[in-house]
Amino acid sequence: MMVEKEDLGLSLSLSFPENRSSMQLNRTTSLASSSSPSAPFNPQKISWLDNFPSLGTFFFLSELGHMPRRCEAVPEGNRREPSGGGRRGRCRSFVAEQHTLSSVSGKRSEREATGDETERASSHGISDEEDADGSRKKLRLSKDQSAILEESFKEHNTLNPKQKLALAKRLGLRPRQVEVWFQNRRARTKLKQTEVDCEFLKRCCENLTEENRRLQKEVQELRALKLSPQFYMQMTPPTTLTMCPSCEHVGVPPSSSSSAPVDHHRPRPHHIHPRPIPIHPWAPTTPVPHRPFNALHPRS
DNA sequence: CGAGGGTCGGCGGTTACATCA
DNA sequence: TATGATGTAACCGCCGACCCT
Repeated sequence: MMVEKEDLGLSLSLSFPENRSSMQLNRTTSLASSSSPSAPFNPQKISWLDNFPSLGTFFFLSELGHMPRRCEAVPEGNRREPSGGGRRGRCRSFVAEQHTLSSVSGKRSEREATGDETERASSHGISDEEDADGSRKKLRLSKDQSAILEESFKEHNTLNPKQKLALAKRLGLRPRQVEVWFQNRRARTKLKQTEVDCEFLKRCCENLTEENRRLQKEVQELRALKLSPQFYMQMTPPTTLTMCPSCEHVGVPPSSSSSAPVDHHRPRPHHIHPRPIPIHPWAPTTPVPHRPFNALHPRS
């Protein structure tokens, strides 16, 4: 009686185009809109994290000196005891009693006032399933109920009180049940997205590692060639580099056959390139200052 | 106008139960 | 039939936003 994952809209796809600038994750829902209003994540601040909302939250919190709650260090004195779970609303544990009596929120008052008495009989004959000892059978939503909830979730992954009441009435559920279902559904979506993000970053890391390995090998080969003058004096350089005579910017032309100068100063039209100076990277007379690999690629 | 308290909704984390292999 | 794995309904505690006094 369980709804298929595809029906739940949890089938997040992951694609890895060669062109990284176009990498996009096909997200079922916009997590940015579902994130807590208390998390002031500014997507423009870390633009490349647009594709990773969950990671973006992580990095943003880290940047602010906050850690996500998952990583939060809880002081020993404040650490929550492993308390009883699902039925605590009905059989409150000692710890819950200790910590919640001082602040009876509206949420809790709603649960206690309407959750047990007035709403109990409204759906699926829950009261009929009460055991003699007070424990309650767990409700499983019907296929139709799940489908309607899914449809509603696709439209908006949060509900205002009016929508919640209407949906609960339509489904024959308690408003609290609809609210819980949406909370759990958002959590599932976020978890799924986090898994996708992690998988994506893992593959990115693998690709970069492979590329780094390839480049290191290329550097070794080039250095070996440089140590063999009988070779490089006869060889044509694979690429013709050009250097701007005024700023000494070195660039690679769009295509090796094109003789057009590299226009790396396009934003500054006043800058004139009278004549590009070709640079033969292996020519011994060209005084190319040696720079370590890390200096050329500071991020590697 | 700012401080303090109450309410509300969302989230992270957890538990318990139903279902399946 | 027993059992471990998995999915999920339901819960608690916390936090930030909002409102009122």
